[in-house]
Amino acid sequence: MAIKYDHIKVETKWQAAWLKQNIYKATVNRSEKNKRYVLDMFPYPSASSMHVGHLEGYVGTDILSRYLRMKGFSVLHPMGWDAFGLPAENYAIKTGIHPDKSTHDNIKTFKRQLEISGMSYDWSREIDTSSPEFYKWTQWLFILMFKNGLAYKKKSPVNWCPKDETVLANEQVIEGKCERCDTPVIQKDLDQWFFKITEYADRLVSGLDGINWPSEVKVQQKNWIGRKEGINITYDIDGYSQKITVFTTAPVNFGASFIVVAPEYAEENLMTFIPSENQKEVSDYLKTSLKETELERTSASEKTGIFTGLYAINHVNGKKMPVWVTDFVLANVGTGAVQGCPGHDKRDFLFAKKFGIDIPRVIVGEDGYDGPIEKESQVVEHGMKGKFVNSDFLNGLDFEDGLQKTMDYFEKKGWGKRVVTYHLRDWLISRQRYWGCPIPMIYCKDCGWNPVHDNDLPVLLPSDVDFLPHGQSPIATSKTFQKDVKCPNCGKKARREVDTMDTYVDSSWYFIRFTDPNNKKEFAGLENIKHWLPVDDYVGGGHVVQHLLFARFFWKVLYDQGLIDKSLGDEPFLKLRAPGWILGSDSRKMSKRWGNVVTPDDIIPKFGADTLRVYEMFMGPFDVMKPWSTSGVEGANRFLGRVWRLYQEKPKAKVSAEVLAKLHQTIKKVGEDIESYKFNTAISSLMELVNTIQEHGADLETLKNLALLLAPFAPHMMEEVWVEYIHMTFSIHKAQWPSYEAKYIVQKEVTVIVQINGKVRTQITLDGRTSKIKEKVESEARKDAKIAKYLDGCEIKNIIFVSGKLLNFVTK
RNA sequence: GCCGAGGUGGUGGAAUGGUAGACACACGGGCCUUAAGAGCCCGCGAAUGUAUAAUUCGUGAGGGUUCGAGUCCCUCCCUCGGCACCA
Repeated sequence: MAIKYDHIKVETKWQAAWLKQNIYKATVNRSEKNKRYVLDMFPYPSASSMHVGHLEGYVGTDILSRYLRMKGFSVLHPMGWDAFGLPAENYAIKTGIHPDKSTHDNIKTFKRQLEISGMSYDWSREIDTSSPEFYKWTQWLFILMFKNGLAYKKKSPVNWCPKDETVLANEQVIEGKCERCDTPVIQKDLDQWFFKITEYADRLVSGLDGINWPSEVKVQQKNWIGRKEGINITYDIDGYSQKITVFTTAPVNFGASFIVVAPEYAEENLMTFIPSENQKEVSDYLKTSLKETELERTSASEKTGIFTGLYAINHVNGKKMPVWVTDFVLANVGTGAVQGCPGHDKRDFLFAKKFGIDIPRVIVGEDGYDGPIEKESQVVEHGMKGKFVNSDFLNGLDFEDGLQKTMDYFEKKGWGKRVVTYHLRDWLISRQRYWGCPIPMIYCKDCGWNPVHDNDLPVLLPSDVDFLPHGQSPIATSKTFQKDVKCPNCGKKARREVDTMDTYVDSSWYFIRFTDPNNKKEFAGLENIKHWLPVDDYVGGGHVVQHLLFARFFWKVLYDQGLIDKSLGDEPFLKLRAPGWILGSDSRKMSKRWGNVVTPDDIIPKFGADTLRVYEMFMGPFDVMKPWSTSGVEGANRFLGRVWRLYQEKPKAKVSAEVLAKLHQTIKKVGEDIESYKFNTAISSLMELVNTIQEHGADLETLKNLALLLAPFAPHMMEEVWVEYIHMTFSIHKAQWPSYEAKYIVQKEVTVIVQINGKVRTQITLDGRTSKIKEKVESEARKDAKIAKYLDGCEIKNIIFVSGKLLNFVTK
């Protein structure tokens, strides 16, 4: 008599048993070389609970981890909390509830949701970035940066979000707006801490070549770093001793007819000697343009600018080039000054045309037209094909060759110097916010900034603060924080830094801490690092530039410091996969606003975690966007119901060759598919196997193997079947993954398709051996009435044979 | 504008250059049941055709390579994602 599957009872029973017996504990086995570190990007425990979209990646890595353990790998699969962050603090401002409390309430919810989903994390390694045990080492790493000249404090224009009242890293400004609250960012001159990530720019580019990451992520990182080779050219200013230096990647110098500089450049370098008749106009222009936000400046459709009254002398022809100020030149790109080559740059063309500046032609494009350049479409830009004209010693050279020759010539003459520039800026890590890791630095009037001594770490986050933002860190309002602070150098009264660190600092090294989470003496022990790292499989979405770039930077610093064994290489994440978003059933992004959010708590009580897991993986390819479907969940549930019923009947004594072949094909396919994150096709092949077994019946051995194959996907039901129905010892998740045998896969009977001129006309069934012999297959095919009819009266030109698969008659 | 990923039934999707649409969902029909539910069986790209047999068309559009193209090459269109007055 079949017993109905009670998913609530079964799932809670086994979850408790797994936890009690600690079966997912990652154990270091130093003799074993076959370790795998399978990591999810740890979540920020937000107030709105986890939904099925977040779970997608976690289910994928869980299946992979379970599979690898069964394959005999020693697997590290941990989970933790990116617990510091702005939302908890904003919530505190609104409600008065301390971020520590709300964050830890949220963590409880997240953890419960992961547990009821049947995740096989090693919870003994749980990490919380807001705990002093963790952030002590975040501070220690900051000091390491400082001691190695990689952390510095500097007054400079920085991105300021007026709503969150804090500075932001460049990486946190999206289209001129704050990544969190969409408020347009303004520039402020502030004294802030930076990490010198630019020092690693080249290695952050080159390291990408050797790692297995989605190409779009690599491309985006490369674009963000924005490495550009060009030349800095220094010009004399007519009538003055001062000079002006421009950066260009395409020195089309015979075609240069003006210079444009950023407002910031003009303010800093030119204002003092601009002719008096131009002074007022220029300073008016600077006033308006410097006040604008980056967003306002970049979204202006018309080019604006003002002539400074100054001229630079073009080295190659002695011509006077007017110097203009314009807000389309960005102060932090290159030198903040650009030479205008309007014939060969569309933006320069629009500017020259508007202000009536010369537009000389020095390149002829592929169309051969060499007349005056009057329309934007006639501009031949760098990157297009073309040859130099009107350029003295460059005439006749190809575009690119001519540029190189120009640069050689300029360097020889001492007029310019080749340089490499980057879009990447140093990482601004100061935040004028409370809920983050305090920066462990002390300022002394005499000794300047000094790090807190190691044995005084951690610098604890004070709790007596006023959360309301006042344009400085809330920590400044603490009465205790500055009490008895002395200079670590001279011992005189001093004061602590009151800013906290960007939370991306925490997530830049948490994956290292997982290898040795309870170490009280080191951020992580060398041996543990060496055993587990680098991360073999890293799964998570978003953070394509920020987190992944910062974490790579940290790793490289630690690698250079010898804190990471050289044998591990200088990239931390060998393989990266990003799960696709799950959309609501209305095909919109899951959001409270649309009321289309589905959480594990909506699905698990009704269908069980196994159904949720199988459905999420079956929906479609792991890395593409896909909409949620409630009827799809029911389908997954039906499938597991069919599986369950297979174990309610007495197994057959013998298994048919057909089922055996299917089983071994499935063993092969499921293993390969899991390794390559093709969970959807792994499940469909398991469905095929179940359909075959349902039709033909199976013996106990086959049913055992089916349970093993399904165990990573539906861990609870398969444990129940394993222990209670086929009476194997606990736990199936410690059992060995089945191996397939080629001899069973070879089928006795093979279907060969017969084509005439590439069109399938019939198929013939032959035994395995005959199907591999061309002559035999051909004679069999000719016997077929239909084929004979087609071939009647035709001249056969050729016969194509694919062994065991296909025969194609090519006729005239 | 540049870069990247895509475009296959009513839907999600599957296909080392070799039977396009596996596996599911939805839908239609049937069995079982007092009934409902669950379960089981059958059908399901389009067209012609006799519910059969068979044939033709069909993977965004158009060309090409090949005995054979969803898959490779060229041109174009569309969708999504990222970047963008970057010199």
